Amino acid sequence: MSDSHSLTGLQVALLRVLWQRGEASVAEICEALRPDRALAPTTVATVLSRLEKRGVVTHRREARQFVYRAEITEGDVRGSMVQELTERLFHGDVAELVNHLLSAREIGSDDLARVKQLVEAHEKGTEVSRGKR
Amino acid sequence: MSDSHSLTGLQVALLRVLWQRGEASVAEICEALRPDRALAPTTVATVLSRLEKRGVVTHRREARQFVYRAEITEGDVRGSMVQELTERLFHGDVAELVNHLLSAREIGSDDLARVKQLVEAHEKGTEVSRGKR
DNA sequence: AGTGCTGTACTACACATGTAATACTACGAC
DNA sequence: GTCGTAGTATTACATGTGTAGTACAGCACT
Repeated sequence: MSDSHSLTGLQVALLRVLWQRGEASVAEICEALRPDRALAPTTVATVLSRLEKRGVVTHRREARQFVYRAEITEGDVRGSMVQELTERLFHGDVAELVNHLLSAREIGSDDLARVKQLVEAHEKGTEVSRGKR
Repeated sequence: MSDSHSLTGLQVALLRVLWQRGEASVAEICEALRPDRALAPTTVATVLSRLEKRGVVTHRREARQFVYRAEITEGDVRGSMVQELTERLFHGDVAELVNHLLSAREIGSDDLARVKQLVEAHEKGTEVSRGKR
């Protein structure tokens, strides 16, 4: 379930590999991460065991090696971590967060256009699904 | 400056009090936090010293007690933490984050309306807001 | 001046994390 | 059957955090 999963950068990095591939061995994860961070296989294995202890991932044995799989979806993590951040820094006010995003220097006008479309799309979706208006 | 300041929940909670009041003593912070979390004054003091060691806050002495002040703004923290999250969980794609916010069940149609207005406002002011900073 | 109170400084400790070395085990090759 | 090797299990350690007890210093009052 999507219990408040608070994950660190490294932990999310590992999970991203699992989300992308569905399953992966320690070596594969190591490989996939190499460009960014060169970690010893034992390091990756350690982090994975800890995550498994918390129920975030599971593994099955395949021949000699372990093949890991995420037990939570990217959506779960996004949900709980974004909510966490929204509460902590924006008093739980989602619109204020959006406002910040728009004001921040890092948003381009192309992003702005995409956001606009998204809003419009969701506007219709909400009305339809709610029958409101 | 807004170097990547990564702060925990407790740390942000303390900072929020400082942001609200401009300055505050340990006792005042303790007080302000009491409804949510009942922390010993020494606990608050410890966290503050650690933050001071990192340059996040400073203090001046007033009579017997220390009066603390934040050295970084709420905007700084929002900036670095939101960016961090965006990179980690949304591949740095701001629009995708907005999309997530709109899709998440917790956004109401009133929030949606506010967001729409924000987008429109920013659409007009893109050029202007860029000359900033 | 003595003493108590108030508030800071120092110390403590358990837990999570990033990172990895080393120890162990079992399969595959010979 | 022996042995190397690949891969997991165990152990290690520095750092940051949440939390607070205890030690210490100085002002206020008698």
